Amino acid sequence: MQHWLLKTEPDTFSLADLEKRPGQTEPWNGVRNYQARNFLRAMQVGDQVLIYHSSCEVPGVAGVAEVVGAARADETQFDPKSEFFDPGAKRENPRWSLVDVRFVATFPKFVSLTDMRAQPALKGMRLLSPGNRLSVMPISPAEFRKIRALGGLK
DNA sequence: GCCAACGTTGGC
DNA sequence: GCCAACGTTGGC
Repeated sequence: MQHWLLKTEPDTFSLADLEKRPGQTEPWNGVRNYQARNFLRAMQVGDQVLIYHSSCEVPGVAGVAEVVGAARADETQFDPKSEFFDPGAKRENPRWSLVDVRFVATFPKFVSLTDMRAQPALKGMRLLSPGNRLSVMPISPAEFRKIRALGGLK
């Protein structure tokens, strides 16, 4: 089993929104970066995911979700009305993928970016490197456990 | 709103 | 294939 971190802007779609979805499940669409896409394609059902809130008052990790559907074509790439439409995407060979993600838990304590920066154990995290813009990234099991513990989950 | 970092685009 | 220009991300 692998661990990942997914970024989302909570004003657009938050962990609380995921919790309210039917089946508490959502297709994680709109990823339009090749490196992030390749990580999505490497995900497997059962993988654990940290949900990170970005571009908001207090950026940080809100809680945990899990992968319930492996990578498949992101239909929004073919939809001219979608903000994620990609005129270069071909049906025969879809350019962009998504995974289906299901809500697991909201942290009793929100783990802010500042909290994480204060942890020596998290020093090496890609999320914390300056100018990091990747919206999907792998997390080591130790980092995952550490952040979950900071969030107040066992 | 500013600005640094980074990915993408496009001219050559 | 290089690289400058440009657009976007995202913290502050």
